[in-house]
Amino acid sequence: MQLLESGEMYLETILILTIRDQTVRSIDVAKYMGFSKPSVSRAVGRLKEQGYITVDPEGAILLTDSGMAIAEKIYERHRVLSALLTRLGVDEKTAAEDACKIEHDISDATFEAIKRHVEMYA
Amino acid sequence: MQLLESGEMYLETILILTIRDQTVRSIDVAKYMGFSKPSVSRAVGRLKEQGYITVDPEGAILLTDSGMAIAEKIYERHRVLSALLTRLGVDEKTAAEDACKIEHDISDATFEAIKRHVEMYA
DNA sequence: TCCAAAGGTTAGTTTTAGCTAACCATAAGT
DNA sequence: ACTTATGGTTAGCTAAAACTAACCTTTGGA
Repeated sequence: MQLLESGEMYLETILILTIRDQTVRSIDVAKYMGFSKPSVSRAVGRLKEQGYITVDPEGAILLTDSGMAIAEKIYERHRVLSALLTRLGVDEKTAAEDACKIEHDISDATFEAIKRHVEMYA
Repeated sequence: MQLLESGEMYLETILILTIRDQTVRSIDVAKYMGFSKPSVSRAVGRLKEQGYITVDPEGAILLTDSGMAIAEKIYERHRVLSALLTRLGVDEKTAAEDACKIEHDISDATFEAIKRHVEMYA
């Protein structure tokens, strides 16, 4: 039962909203991602079952250690890829959009190689 | 009715096999991609309907102009991305696999930026 | 007190894209 | 001539992940 792209996106979003607003509920995720409440409700249920998040009685979503590890990994990829593309001359919006897709697709080996390259020219 | 990632993969594969073997049938695509005959049969039917390929009476698949345009675009992306990753130190197999996913995801703007960058250090 | 809004869930639908099982047609071998 | 292999198709299944419609619960305002 491994995590797919959509699950990674939810975890990343939960991290981003936690940083921004301290607290995150399903409805906040739905608004941020532009998805319907039921879609997020299902996804949150799935992530909870899989042990990536917990939801307290007030509906606040918290990342577990394993969830946080994934969220941070994806979010780092997002930042590095986004920065790289921007530096190559891609406009910020497009860079963010493309980073958002690439971040889920690449292997660890490829990301580490890209990161090394980026840091070399930083 | 626009083309999705899977359609792009089929067109790219058809191009690769055309280059390699001169002629391509559904069964060849199935073997190359590791998909079942019915899966490829459906995909071929869809691509035919959409005008990206034609199939002659002997079952040979031919790319139309629009199909060739997409196939070549994706194949170029594959080559450029693959070469880039390899140059950054990623092993060939991983580079090819990751290129295969990235190639469908990125915008034209991003690809052009990457290509410029690659050529600068070529 | 009662009604409405907010947040969440349940149920059922859709699309994409794979699969197996089963079938058809043609060609080839013995 | 019969059987088998090859290539292709049809039908029906599955899984992921979105959707809408409809519902429940809690809370807050008039």
